[in-house]
This record gives sequence, structure tokens and C-alpha cells, in this order.
Amino acid sequence: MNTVAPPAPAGLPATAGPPAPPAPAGLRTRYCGLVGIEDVGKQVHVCGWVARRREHGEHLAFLDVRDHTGVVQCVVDGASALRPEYVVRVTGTVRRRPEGTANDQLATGDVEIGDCVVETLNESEPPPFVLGSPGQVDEAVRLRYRYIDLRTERMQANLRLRAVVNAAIRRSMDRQGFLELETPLLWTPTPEGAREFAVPSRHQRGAFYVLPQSPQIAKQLAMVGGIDRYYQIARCMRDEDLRADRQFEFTQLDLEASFVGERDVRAFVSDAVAEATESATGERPSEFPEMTWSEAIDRYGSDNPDLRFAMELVDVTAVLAATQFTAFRAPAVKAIVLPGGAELGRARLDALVERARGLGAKGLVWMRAVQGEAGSGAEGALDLASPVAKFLAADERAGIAARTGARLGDLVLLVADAHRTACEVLGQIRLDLGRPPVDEGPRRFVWIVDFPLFDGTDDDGRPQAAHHPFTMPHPDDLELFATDPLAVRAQSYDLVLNGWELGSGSIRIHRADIQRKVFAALGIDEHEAQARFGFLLGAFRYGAPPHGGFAFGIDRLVALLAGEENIREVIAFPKTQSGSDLMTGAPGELSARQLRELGIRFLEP
RNA sequence: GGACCUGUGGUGCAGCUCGGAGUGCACGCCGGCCUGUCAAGCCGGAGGUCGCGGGUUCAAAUCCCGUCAGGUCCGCCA
Repeated sequence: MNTVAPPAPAGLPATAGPPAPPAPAGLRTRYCGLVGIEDVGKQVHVCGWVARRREHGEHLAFLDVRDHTGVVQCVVDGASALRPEYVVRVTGTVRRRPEGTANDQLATGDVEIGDCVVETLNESEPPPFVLGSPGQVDEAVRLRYRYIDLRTERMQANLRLRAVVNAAIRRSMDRQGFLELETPLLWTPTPEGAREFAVPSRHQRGAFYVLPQSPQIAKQLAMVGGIDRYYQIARCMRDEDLRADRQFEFTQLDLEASFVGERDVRAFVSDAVAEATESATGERPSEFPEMTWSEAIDRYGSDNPDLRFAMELVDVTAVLAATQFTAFRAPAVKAIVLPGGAELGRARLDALVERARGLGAKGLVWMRAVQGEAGSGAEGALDLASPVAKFLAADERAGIAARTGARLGDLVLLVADAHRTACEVLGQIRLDLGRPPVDEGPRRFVWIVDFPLFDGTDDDGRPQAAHHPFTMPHPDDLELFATDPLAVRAQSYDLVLNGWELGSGSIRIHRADIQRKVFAALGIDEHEAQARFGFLLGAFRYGAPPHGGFAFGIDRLVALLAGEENIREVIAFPKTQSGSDLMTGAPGELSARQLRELGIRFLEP
């Protein structure tokens, strides 16, 4: 019995995409989607689900039989007893389709299986929705019957793509000498960061495990333990509110390495991501450029910039240094240009102003690039028309136009505020106005580096850790702790793809003196440090090597590679935004006995 | 914790502004016809707590209040 691997898609190396299925065994000798011209004349057995039935009287019917590889047409003498989603085994002879009846929409469209004997292996009730029907099926219905939804081409492709990505990541990690290590799912509470899922202990009444929000501390302990290079495709749990790109539980590539610096870690991760991308798409990303955090904020108003489109932020503060217009007398004035946006109507513009206010700006100024009118000071040249134009001098308007490069018919949007606010508000509006759909455009990876160690201050004026308190400060910035802690850079870095944060990492602090410095800046005293991180600090007393690592979300990477807006589309059994599993009904109640054993009684709300 | 959108036979929608009999469309389902279809076609049929509760009204899918579920976002995610 000879099997035929699926042909590689045109232009892609044969390594891309899911691996060829193994040789058929058991009840079948061929996969539905792989029956081809080379099988003509052979008797085959295929197994699968009835996708469609087209009857033409008592003695002719076409049966589309589907398995995970695709669909093949079977010609049957009478099919009235067969219904969609019946499980069948078809025995017949492969033949070329009669002249003029080939279907070029179908991979197997040149052939069909004739003289079929159909064995019904199982019947099916009519499915709650038609597979492959035009128009979307409500996602709640799909999730309630996920086991049926998984049969769709979309879910099959996404989940197989996910497996391809996982395999590529393992390949890369293995090649780079990383050891796959499993860390506990039952961990100890660490009262900081994301809210944790709690698991009551039966043996120790009143004590709890928590499900790890990440294997962060465990992998650092592995470094102390001489593992050298660790990785894990790790499930992480965070009891925080859900979003299109966030589930309670998610999967990340978690890695950590000893005796390495930032660039080494980024190289490890870049290789894994490149390997995964190449395996999924056939194209290996050629570059993983680096951009500093401050440049990303300045040019894109975001620390996860989408580089697929321009519309970069322009700083016009200098142009307006001496302006009489009080709204523009701010620490920073930033602008973006919407090409052709001058035709936007007043309602749209008002909505943009509202949007900016909703994002925390004091306001938003819009200016249309027009032909200068007589008496405007810009006769015949490009001028900016706006309700506030009269408050600006002609040279200020000209300066804005020149600095932003606005052309006739464009719309200039300006926000004046604190630098960070102005950037972030316009950065969001840039996305609102210009962001391409997720499945469009090139894949633009970018490393964001030189994050600040602290991100703002809390109510007491204490700096807040931007990442986590074990992040190593930049060696050149240690003196700034005393003078300007908010200016201290961290040896931390994020990997961003098309505006999605894939993950983040850092070099960790392995020396007690630097750790004390950071704890002091954060207002964590010795007692609190011991209470919260005692076992980690204890381990660090016994020879912690310099180390650093990274973690990136596999759900997000796969979603982007699959062109999906929502990570639920690449997760077999996801939960809804309120955390329910519509299929199982989870979360559910425990029996009285289970509660008794755990010593749990409920308080009235 | 908050904002917005959605909820109508099994599925997807229209109907809702301006209240008047569960009205309509497509798919699916059931039965019949049909020998080259492939979202097969034609004919016939069944199928409804208009998410749920309350209110206004002579009368509510439609207006009002509440609530539940799903989605997107803000907060949150060191």
C-alpha cells in the first residue's frame, strides 16, 4: 500500500504546514482529502462524516465524506438513509470524474469514489448548526457544541497550526540546548501581581495552593539549581477579566538561561519565533529589529507598536513654543496626519474629540489641510483650516503643516498634554484610524528594549515596578536610584508583532546588594521581602548565577499566524468573557461531601 | 466595578424609530419528485414562552424599569 503525501502549497517549502498524516490504518486505506489521480482504478476505504448529500432519484446520489484532511465525493446508489454528520465507512473504486464534472473548488475535485458501499458506523441527530454554512454561526452556539465546531475546516486548520507551532518551538529550544522541565501547577501564594486561582488544601485546613500565573519563580530557582537553560510550554492561570486576547488559562513558551545577557535571550526567542513562523507560513522572518521603549512611545504612542502602517506621531512642541493659544501651551504637542482625512464630516470629527477625551486627553484639535485663502497669511499655499486656526499665527500653522508633512486634503490631529499622555492618546487614535485587519499586511516583529525600571508612582509617591521586582536595572543607571529613580532603565524587553504584545522578559537580579536597592526604592523592607519572596531570596544566598529569560504567549502568536482576531479561535475549549465553559457548564458546584472534606462553608453575600 | 452592542422556530437575519393577530426572508429539518450534482434543483409540510421578570396601555417582539446570557472595550492583567 503506497501513501501519497499532500503536495506542498505552491511557493512554500515542504516543511511548512501540518505534517503529512501517517499511513492510513484500521478501517481505512485513504484519507478523504488526499484521494487523488494516482489512486484511479484502486479500491479504497475511507472513513468520516457525511458532509453533504445530493440525491438525484432512487439510483444516484452524491455523498461528500469529510475527515480531518478534507472532503471526497462518493457516488452512491441511493442514499436516503444517510444524513449529515452520520459516521460512515465507504468502500469503492477511485475514478476520474466524467468530462466536464470536475470541481476545481475542491482539492479532490478531479476524482470521485464510485460503486460505493456505505457502512453506517454511527448515526447523528441533525447538528445544531450546519457545518461550513455561509454566514457566521453565533459563537455561543459554537462553544456550546464545540465538539461539532471542531470538525469545521477553520478549527481543524487552526488547531493543527497550533500543533505545528508547538513542535517548531520545541525543535528550536532543543537545538539551542534548552532542557524541557515541568514546574508545579500547585504553587504557593505570592500576594502580588495578577490575581491567582486558589486551590484549598484538604490536608491543611485553611491553607491554599495557587495555580501559577507564570512559572517565573520556579524557573529562576531552576537556574540556581544549575539547569543552565530551561524551557517549558507552560500553562499559566490568571484570575483577571477576559478579553479577545486573554483567557483565564493560556499557554506560553517560558524560558530562562544562565550566564547570558539581554541580547542572548532575544536571540534565543527570535530563533524560536522564526522557526514557528516559518513552519506555519513557509516564510522565515528576516529581521527582529530593536526599538527603545522611549522611541516607541514617541513615534507610535505605544509600547507595542503596529509597524505595518505609518501615520507616525510627530512632535510639534517646538513649533508652538511661543504660541498664544493657551490649549497648546503644554509640555508636549503631538500630531498625526490622516491622509485624505479632510473630508471627514463634523460628526466623525466630534467623535474623535470625544474619543481623545475618553482616553484621558484634555481635548483634540483637528485641522484640515486646505488651499490658503486670501487674507489668511497663506494665500495660495497650503494652510490648515480649523475652528481654532484663528488662535494660531500663520507661521505656526505653516510650521505644523511643514513638520507633519500634511498634504492638501489631509487631516491633522493634535493633542497637547503631558508628553506621555499626548503620545498615548494619539497612539490609540492612530490605531483607530489606520490599523489594518489582523490578517493583512506583512508580519512586523519588533523588540522593544530599554523599558523603564519603574512605571510611575503610587499614592505615596513610591516608584512602581514596571515589570517585576527582580528585574535587573541597566548597569549605567545605578547612580540614578538616588537622584531620579523613574529614569532608571531596566534590562527588560518585549516582543511585539503587528501591535500585539507577544511577551516580555528580562535579565534578573542575582545579587543581594542590587536587590536591596530595588526593594528599597519600591518601599519593600527586609521583613516584607522575606515574607513574600523568602524562599527565592534564600536560594539566592547559595550562589545564584547571572540569568535572564522570557515568556511569550503561544495563543497570541498562533492567532496572528492564523489571521484570527480572537485567541478563542485557536483554543480547543475556551471560556466566555464571564469565565464560563458553555459546553461543560463550568464553573460548577462541589458536592456537600467535597465541601466538608475541604472545610468550606459559604457566607451569605 | 464601568461603557457600549446583541438576544425573534434548529441556524442566520428582517420586523422594533412611529405599539394593532407570531408577520417575512434564507439555510436546516420532515415527506414527495428527480441519473452528474457539488451551498444540487422542484413541490409540499412541520417547527415560536420574540432571553427572563415586572410596568405603561384597550392592546407590547416593539415603549419603560430590572435581570440573565453572549460580545467589544475601559479598569484590571507586578
